[in-house]
Amino acid sequence: MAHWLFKSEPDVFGWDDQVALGDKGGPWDGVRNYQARNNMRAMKVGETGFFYHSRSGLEIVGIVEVIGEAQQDPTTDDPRWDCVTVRSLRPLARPVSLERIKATPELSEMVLVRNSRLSVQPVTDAEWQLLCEMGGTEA
DNA sequence: GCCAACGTTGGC
DNA sequence: GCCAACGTTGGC
Repeated sequence: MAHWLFKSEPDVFGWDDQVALGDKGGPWDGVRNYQARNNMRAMKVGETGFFYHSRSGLEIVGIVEVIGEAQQDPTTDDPRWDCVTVRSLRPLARPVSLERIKATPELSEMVLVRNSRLSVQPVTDAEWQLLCEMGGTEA
């Protein structure tokens, strides 16, 4: 199963907001970037991803699960834009900061480091394992 | 708040 | 189809 990373500005929609949606989760809407959209189209129900706080916070704070595959983004009529549905699974015992990620050689190829502007991105199995260890949670 | 990096738009 | 202008993202 593939793994992912979702970015959101905590001032706009943070981990606490995701948790507040409960098990029913909510649409990861508002994405207007083809690469990010294509990543969402590749997602399957049951796959997991990190929840990252961009702009402020700058750390991975939790793990979400994809519970609905890509469908029309409800925030636009433009048929180009899809979104998946995600729910929170669990927080990281210890959030992993971008600073630590950058200081970790094994994580230097992460999209988060290489292309900081992509808001929905893939995470390799190796990266997932290591980040879960660093965050103090099961993979 | 600034600005570099990046993606998109639109005139030619 | 090129590329300059523009808008947005996100680290700092």
